[in-house]
Amino acid sequence: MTNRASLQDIADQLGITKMTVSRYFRSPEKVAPATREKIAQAVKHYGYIHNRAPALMSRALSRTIGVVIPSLSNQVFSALVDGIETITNAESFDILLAHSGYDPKVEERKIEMLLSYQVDGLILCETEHTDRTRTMLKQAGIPVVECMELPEAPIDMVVGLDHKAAAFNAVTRMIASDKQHIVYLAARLDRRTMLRQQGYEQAMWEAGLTPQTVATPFQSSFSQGMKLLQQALETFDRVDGIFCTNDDLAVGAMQYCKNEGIQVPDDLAVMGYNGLDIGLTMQPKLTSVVTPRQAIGIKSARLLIDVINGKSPSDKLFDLGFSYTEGESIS
Amino acid sequence: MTNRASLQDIADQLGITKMTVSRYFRSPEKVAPATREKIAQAVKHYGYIHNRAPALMSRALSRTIGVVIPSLSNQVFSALVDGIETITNAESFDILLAHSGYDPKVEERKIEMLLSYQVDGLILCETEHTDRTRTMLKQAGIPVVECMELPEAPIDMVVGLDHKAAAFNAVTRMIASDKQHIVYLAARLDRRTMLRQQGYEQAMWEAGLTPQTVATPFQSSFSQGMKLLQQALETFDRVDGIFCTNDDLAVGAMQYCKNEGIQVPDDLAVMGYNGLDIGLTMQPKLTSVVTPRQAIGIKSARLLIDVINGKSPSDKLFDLGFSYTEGESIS
DNA sequence: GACAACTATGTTACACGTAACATTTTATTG
DNA sequence: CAATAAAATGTTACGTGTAACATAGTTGTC
Repeated sequence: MTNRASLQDIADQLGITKMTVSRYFRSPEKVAPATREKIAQAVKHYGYIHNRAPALMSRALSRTIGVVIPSLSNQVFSALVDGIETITNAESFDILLAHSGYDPKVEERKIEMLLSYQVDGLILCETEHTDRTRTMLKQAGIPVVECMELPEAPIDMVVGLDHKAAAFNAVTRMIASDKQHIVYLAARLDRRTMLRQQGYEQAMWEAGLTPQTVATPFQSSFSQGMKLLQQALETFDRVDGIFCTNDDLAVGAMQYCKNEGIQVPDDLAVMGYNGLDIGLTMQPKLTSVVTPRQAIGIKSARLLIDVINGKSPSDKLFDLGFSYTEGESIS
Repeated sequence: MTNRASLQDIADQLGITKMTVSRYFRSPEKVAPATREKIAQAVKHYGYIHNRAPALMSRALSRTIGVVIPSLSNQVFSALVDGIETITNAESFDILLAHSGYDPKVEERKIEMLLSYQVDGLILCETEHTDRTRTMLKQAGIPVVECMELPEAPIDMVVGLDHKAAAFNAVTRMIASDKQHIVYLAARLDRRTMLRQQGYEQAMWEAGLTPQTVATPFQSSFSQGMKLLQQALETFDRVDGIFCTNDDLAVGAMQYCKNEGIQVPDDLAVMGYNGLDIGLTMQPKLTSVVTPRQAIGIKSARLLIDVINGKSPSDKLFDLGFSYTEGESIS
């Protein structure tokens, strides 16, 4: 922390005021070309780095939005952030990123940190929040987008898809291909996992079938997928299909089939969720529900920035639907 | 936004000064219990959220460090960040996270953003930087840790491992198990990929063997692993081993072996890199070089915070070595 | 050449938590 | 209970970019 150059230092050097230097950065067209040139040189010479602390102190916009994702190792959220940055880059907003590890308590801490940096808006990927989080967000008075899911008690705006409907659709499709004893494989029992379970159960009941679930509270992983399938086969009779709460589990389960000589989809149909790359490397290719995560990111950021800029949104809830990978793991 | 409550608002309400309220947050033990209680209530009532902008303006520490990771969907970096947060949580530092997509230009922009927030230190995961990045960091005068790798031209401090040595060791091990025609599979041709190639080549030459590489500039993925192995088998004769620049490629390649009836490790030995969970779900289990990423995160944060707190480090370079998964994909 | 319209730059005030120092209040002790 | 130490609270000043308004300088037009 040696004393970094300030606008004043540059201004002094050139015998002008810091206001002109400030303008050079914020609206260069308002500075005379000759002055501009001089300032450019001085800026380079001093290695001036913009300091946004004073701007944060005024009530002005920080032109920064906070993004809280649950995990730093999940393609779903990296695609989401890519989508967000498409928009923020174009609108010259910055994003501050934080991750919650799927824990509402951690989310609360991270949101508090982001608010302390005076972000102009927030994008959250979870819909389960602590009471304090809800209070803070209300007090903060900034626009919030909850994304990925359609929460029952939205804080503000929502961009996502109906996971229950997607699961219902997927399982109905499996049943239509003549599978009867479909088991739901679940890990990390978060809200989205539960919603998919509800969709699964509804599809089973409506077809006159009995839902059967194996679940683990642990983080989902390939090895969990193997274990859960093994457990399903030991626990239930005549299992002929599995609906997996995500592709990690599905791929692990398909590995298990390979190792045990179980034919997919004839002996066992496998349906994944999210449509990650790895599913397409399997033989047969994994059929999986595709969530439009990049589109969700784009829409979320667009919406948020529009509201920050004072527009009123046409709607507060956007359901972006789902599709399927071209897989072969259900018949 | 709307006027959020300030310390002054709370102080006015209670007929005390904002200084006391400030102390309540920063060192509550210096505030009388009765006052503490009153402040706690007022804080809750107003929903006060700390505003760090003024503190950033003074020369005080921001107690925040910036972390730039290349990717948001790679377990290597999520483990690294976990390690970092072990320390930052204990020391009540915050982290601001940014991701560069492996692009030095993007890294430059993100570092500039982090510096504009007056971070007290930076942890970077890449060692290739633009000239402007190097200049900025020099001017900024804050401690910097480059991690994961041991760069030739370190900016400041380094915590990592020698990827060339690790690759050399891994390939030597494969050769010792009687493999002769080992091919290097590479994707996303970044520095670490190159370093591993050098280690691979050195091991091959020293054993009197000829290095053979197939590479793609695309992002590594399971499907790339399949493609690259296929390409290797078409291009080179008598291939009996592959050394993969990461586990994604290795797992894709092992899938390919399964699909094609190639026996691992007898027909083909497979060595991965990073030691991710998925490797252990394979049959046989993938043998892989384990990088101590969590330990690197811990050491990096520890070192950085010590320097921020004015200690001088015992050393500027820490090599944390490597190990292997207990795999069966090399004999 | 006088006035309008515009361009370029300057002036002033502000945002708000906190370090450093000063003062008041309470506790302790011989 | 006075004297001193310790605890609790108060006072003052500070940092730095920018909005809003003010002024000086320039160009254009009839």
